[in-house]
Amino acid sequence: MDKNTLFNKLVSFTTSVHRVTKELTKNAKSESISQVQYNILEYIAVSQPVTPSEISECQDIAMPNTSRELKKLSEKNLIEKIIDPNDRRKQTICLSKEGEMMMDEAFSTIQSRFLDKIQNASLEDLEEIEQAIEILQKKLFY
Amino acid sequence: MDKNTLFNKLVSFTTSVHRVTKELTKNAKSESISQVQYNILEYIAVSQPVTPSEISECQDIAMPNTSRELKKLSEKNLIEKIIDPNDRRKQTICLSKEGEMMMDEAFSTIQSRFLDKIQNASLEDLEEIEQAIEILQKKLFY
DNA sequence: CAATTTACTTATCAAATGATAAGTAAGAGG
DNA sequence: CCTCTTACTTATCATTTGATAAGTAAATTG
Repeated sequence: MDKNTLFNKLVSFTTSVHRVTKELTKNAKSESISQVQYNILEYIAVSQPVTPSEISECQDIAMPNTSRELKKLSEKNLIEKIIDPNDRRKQTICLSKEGEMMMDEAFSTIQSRFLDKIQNASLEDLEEIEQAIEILQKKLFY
Repeated sequence: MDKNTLFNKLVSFTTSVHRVTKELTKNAKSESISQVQYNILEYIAVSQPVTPSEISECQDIAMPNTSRELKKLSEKNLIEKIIDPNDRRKQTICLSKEGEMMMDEAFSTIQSRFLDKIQNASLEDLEEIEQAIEILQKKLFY
């Protein structure tokens, strides 16, 4: 088992992960937002509260573009901007009620597709899957 | 360990996979092609020979757009179109010598970053990683 | 407190991508 | 043959995304 073989397996694996993720998430997002806007909302959902700079860095979107998309999301009432009272240059971004609802809906669609996918897995399978995920997360995808 | 918890772990895991993949592949592609063009070339590289219809379906790009991008790739001498002699409506798409070279270069960049990432892993770690990949590929990302 | 830096905004522009309508040419089926 | 279907192309247009220059307002620093 040399490292080159492992690399090839990794390529095939990540391809599969991307394909399945795409299957699970296909059309899960509301049609009223773009892909990038969805990515931003998803990031806010799991990391809130966040600042525009953090979004910019983690999502790899230049600040002016981040600012533009946040403005659009704000106009759609999906997020709330709160100015940091300690440093009035900074902002704290959170999902609005409406934004939470939209993301909850998307997540539950994805989750039910996932449950479908593993409906025939045995308890041992699920244990194995969980362990495998933890190993990879710790040793490879950190 | 209920399925909902497993779902949350999966979400966090796929996020990590996407992030690390992005790290490994960042700037690996030549600047002379777009992201979509790179995806198409990558697909051709691992699946050749393929038809435009297969590319369209697997990459989820509408036929007219697939046709446009293939034309651009052809004009850049990265792929070759061969008309199927049995059915002259069909085409067989392959990488050209130049296309092969470009993809080899991209892959070796990615591979060397991967080797960097696992340079400190022990032999047991690598074994574990390999097994975990196989389990997930078989039981979850099929 | 003047100069600089930080955090974010506004305005533009170009390129990439996606969607749709219409067209060509070859094969398939009656 | 004549029609229908398949595989792909061309043309066009709207939207999204990415890049860059310039601007504002608040904090920091010497």
